[in-house]
Amino acid sequence: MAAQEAGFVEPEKTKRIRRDPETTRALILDAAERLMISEGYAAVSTRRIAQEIGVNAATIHYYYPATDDLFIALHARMTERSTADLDAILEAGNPLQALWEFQSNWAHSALGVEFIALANHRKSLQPVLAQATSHARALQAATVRRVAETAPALPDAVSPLALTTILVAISRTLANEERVGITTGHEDVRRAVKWILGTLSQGES
Amino acid sequence: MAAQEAGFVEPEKTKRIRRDPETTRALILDAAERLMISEGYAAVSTRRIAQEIGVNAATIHYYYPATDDLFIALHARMTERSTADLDAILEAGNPLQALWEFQSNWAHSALGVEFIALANHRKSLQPVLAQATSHARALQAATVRRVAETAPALPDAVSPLALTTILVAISRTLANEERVGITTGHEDVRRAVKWILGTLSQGES
DNA sequence: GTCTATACTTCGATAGAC
DNA sequence: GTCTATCGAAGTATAGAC
Repeated sequence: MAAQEAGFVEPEKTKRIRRDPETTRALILDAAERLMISEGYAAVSTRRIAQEIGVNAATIHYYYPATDDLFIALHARMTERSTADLDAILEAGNPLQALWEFQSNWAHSALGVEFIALANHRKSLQPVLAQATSHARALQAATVRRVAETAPALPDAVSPLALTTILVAISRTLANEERVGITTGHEDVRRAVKWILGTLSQGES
Repeated sequence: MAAQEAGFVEPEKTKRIRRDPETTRALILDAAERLMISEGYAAVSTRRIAQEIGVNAATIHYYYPATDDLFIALHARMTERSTADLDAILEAGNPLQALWEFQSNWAHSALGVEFIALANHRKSLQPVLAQATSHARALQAATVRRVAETAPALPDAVSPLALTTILVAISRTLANEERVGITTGHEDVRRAVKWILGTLSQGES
């Protein structure tokens, strides 16, 4: 598992360092994710990633032949992690509050927005995004529905799916705007959401 | 007018067409806006714009020396138009509903999201965006506040600024997602928003 | 598995002819 | 005001040596 360190260190020149493939894959995706969040999807390039993790640009293409492959892999990893976190939420004492806190995760929300923007630029990613989003949103809606059963405070016109989607919309917009220094109204929004979720949870035992 | 070549002359060559400067400026911004909405900010380049409107790429740089200048000009135009539309909303019979319909303007919302994503990539645009957004949001909040005076339905915890920001967040997210083919939950959200705004407007005469 | 080297593309930007 | 011509930087991607 561990990379075998070369016993004799020959400094200066670039060395060929053999790593565990999975380690390199993780390094690549980590760097891509970091770049995507901090500088936007347009900053994610094979050269840039290679530079970030100290490998040659061709290495990136060895693992992900086309750039689309890289983005798809990164999106898959993000989705997997989200689903795993969601399982924990389902077990929480106050799922509604937990769902909001989950969605309020800064990096997670920012990454989600960036992927939508990317999909608008790279049409091949659109079906991937659409399918994953539909699946994730249905899962979250199920969580809200479960809360709604015990708390009759949810109006008929506001479905669990609607509430879920609205929470996603709000958290993503806040995260996205704060990345570029926009904060007007954000405090007010957080207060409002907290109050609304509190009201909806009141009926719960 | 035609380029004079030695020997065999090809009159089919590109002509120099003089236009009114303001006309060309509008053509450039129109093309940039179209590209930004349909393919994302990364598709907006001087060469691409030039090709779209049938002029030489250098012409774009004549009007907007740096690409940042172009984006700033486009953003300024978008902001101006939004403000103008907002004035009309202030005069509407049901400002809340009008505000939502205004925000629901597909192209307008999509362009707004794209500018945030762009600002994350081009740091020099961040202060421009932050200032304009703060100003526009305050204007919209004033509209909501005016409605809240006559309709006591707005809970204390939900400030006019919060409601405004939430409406922006929702409409932008819907527009952004629909661009890439994501529609899960959107219908539910629109129904919920319509119901909520209707409830808030009930106290109004 | 990682590197060197290279081919091809697109972009921003500028100088100068018309 | 618009075009031609050109430079350099950065991107995707591939072939082949190690």
